[in-house]
Amino acid sequence: MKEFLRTKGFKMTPQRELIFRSFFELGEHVSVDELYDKVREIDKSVGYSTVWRNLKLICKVGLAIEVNLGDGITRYDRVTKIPHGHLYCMNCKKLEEFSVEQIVGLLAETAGNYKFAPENFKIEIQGYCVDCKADNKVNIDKASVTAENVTEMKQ
Amino acid sequence: MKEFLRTKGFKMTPQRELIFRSFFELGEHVSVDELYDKVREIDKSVGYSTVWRNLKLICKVGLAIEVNLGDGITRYDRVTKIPHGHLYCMNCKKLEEFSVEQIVGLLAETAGNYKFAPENFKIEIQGYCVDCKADNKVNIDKASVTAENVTEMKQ
DNA sequence: GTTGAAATTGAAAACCGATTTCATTTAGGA
DNA sequence: TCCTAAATGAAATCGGTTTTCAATTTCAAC
Ligand SMILES: [Mn+2]
Ligand SMILES: [Mn+2]
Ligand SMILES: [Zn+2]
Ligand SMILES: [Zn+2]
Repeated sequence: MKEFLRTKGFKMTPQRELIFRSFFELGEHVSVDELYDKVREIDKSVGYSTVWRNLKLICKVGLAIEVNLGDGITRYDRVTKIPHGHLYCMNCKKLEEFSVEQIVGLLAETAGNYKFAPENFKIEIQGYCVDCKADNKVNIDKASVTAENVTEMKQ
Repeated sequence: MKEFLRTKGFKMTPQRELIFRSFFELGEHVSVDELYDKVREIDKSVGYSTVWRNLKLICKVGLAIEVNLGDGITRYDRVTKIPHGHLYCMNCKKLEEFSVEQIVGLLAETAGNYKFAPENFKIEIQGYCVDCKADNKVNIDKASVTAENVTEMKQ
């Protein structure tokens, strides 16, 4: 790892090593705060900005990507060999992964049609998980929209 | 429209009418600031928070959904009869839409497998558009990641 | 081993879009 | 017309992200 970073012009430090290791132990969808807490369990002297900067570095060297789910918190997801999508429960915020090999194929094709150079694909299903659905805690009182409403509105 | 809102318990006001109309004139991927400016062209007395609140209302009644592309700015996208995905250029921030009927089918199926109640699907391709690719302005010096790096890191 | 330039760190401040507060005004049913 | 709930505008606040800056540390070159 040290070698790997040095070839990119980055130096290795005790903090960095701890942060990198902790990140991969946490594994999925890690927020700055979560990683900060994890790191602090071992070394209380590590600063928040150092954790933040190293999370950015992990992305820069291609080991993770940022994930934004609209709850205002940026999470960092390790890069997996096989791409995956996310099932995001809008009630309990739980996140599940599912495989998207077939879909990515279609998307790559689409990108080609638009002469677009894809860097990565984001595939998310937002909704409510089994538990939340069952608990009936979800109050979906969204107005029933009709084509007329929209048309009317548009003029 | 007034009728439509009243049945939901909302009142109609001059500001609201102007904001709603302006939103649908702008059409796609509207940010609060953009809408605020557009509204202000016609009525300088309308406040920012009123624009913001009405954008939220437009979502609540199901006429738009929030879109977060990771650039820190929330955009509001009108709801379309046929679902669409987004091609997002990480360089010039341009946004193009493409149809995703087939993909949504697969996603609905996936949701079913997880007993998940989907509310909406987010399908994005992040990368670089033709122009930015051609201009060679894009400096992709992302480290070439190998499986070994990751494995090594993980232990 | 010593040295020095460049990278890294930690604390604090700055940033900035999103959201809330609150006093005042307004809509619309009774 | 009257009354109450909803809506508004300005300003303050919130909270996650990013930058600043002085001090420290790494590591390649001697
Ligand atoms: Mn994931
Ligand atoms: Mn769109
Ligand atoms: Zn849930
Ligand atoms: Zn572009």
